[in-house]
Amino acid sequence: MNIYSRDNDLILDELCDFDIEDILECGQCFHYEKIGEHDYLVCAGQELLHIRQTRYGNSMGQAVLYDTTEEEYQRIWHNYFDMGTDYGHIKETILAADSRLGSAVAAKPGIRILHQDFFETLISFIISQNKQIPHIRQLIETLSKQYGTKKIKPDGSKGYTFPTPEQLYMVSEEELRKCKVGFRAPYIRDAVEKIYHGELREEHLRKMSVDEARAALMTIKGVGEKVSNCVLLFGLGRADVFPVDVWMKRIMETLYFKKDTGREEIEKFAYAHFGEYAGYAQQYLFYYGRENGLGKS
DNA sequence: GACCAGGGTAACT
DNA sequence: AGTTACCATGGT
Repeated sequence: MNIYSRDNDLILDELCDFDIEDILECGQCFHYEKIGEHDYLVCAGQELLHIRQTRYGNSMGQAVLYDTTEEEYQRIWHNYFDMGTDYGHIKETILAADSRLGSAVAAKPGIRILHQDFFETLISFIISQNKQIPHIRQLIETLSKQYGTKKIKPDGSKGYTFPTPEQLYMVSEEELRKCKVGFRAPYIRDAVEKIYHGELREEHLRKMSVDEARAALMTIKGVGEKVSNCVLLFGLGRADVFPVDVWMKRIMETLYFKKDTGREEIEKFAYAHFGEYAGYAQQYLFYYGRENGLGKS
């Protein structure tokens, strides 16, 4: 990859394993907006990014990060887009472990696991329970518009950042219910209070083992195995975690087990085969399975 | 109107 | 340890 500035924009050229559409729409992220054929507005924590990716030939082409300095890229987006990770090596490894991933990886070779903001990820996946992705996105947008911070970029694109713990702490359970989060309102309150009062700290969670961190997250009301696994994978950089939801269960049953299979057995299989790259394998499989309606009669 | 959605809890056996 | 009703809300 080549990085260089042009006017106020930053260009990432000769991209490898990078497709902004697949990255954003593969189900890991809920806070973005498609604003053009090749353009996306990404809200990540307290940052906003207008990014445009254009392909040439059969390569992944280049991305323009509008109104972005190289310093900002190195400080924020390099980590956010997981640019320090060698996806070629990951693909090789998980494909060698099990070739049935072949079509999933081939279908969406440009997926990356984002390093998303911890707090936003936690609240987002609490909201995700028993909801469809478009509706999750709608609720995240509502909360951001109501309680987040409005940001306007030099090129005129605007968006609302997800509220910080301090901003959400001021919001009562009743107000949350007015945002249509339903029975999740007390769950969100409990999460916000534990974060706000320092009962759970991101730095601590990052230092713990995965099992310790999961147990800590599950002390929050409304946070169980699946939500905490998503927070670990998408918000705490634990790439070896393999969240199993209703989709992954169906997908794994279709591709691997050919029969009704419990979550524990599915996880055991994933950790044995994909090891430290289980989270990546999960995301290729999830997106592939969902796009193809795998396991749905 | 029944059923399901990137689930979790509480109250049962 | 394993089932089951229920939780708000929106879509099919």
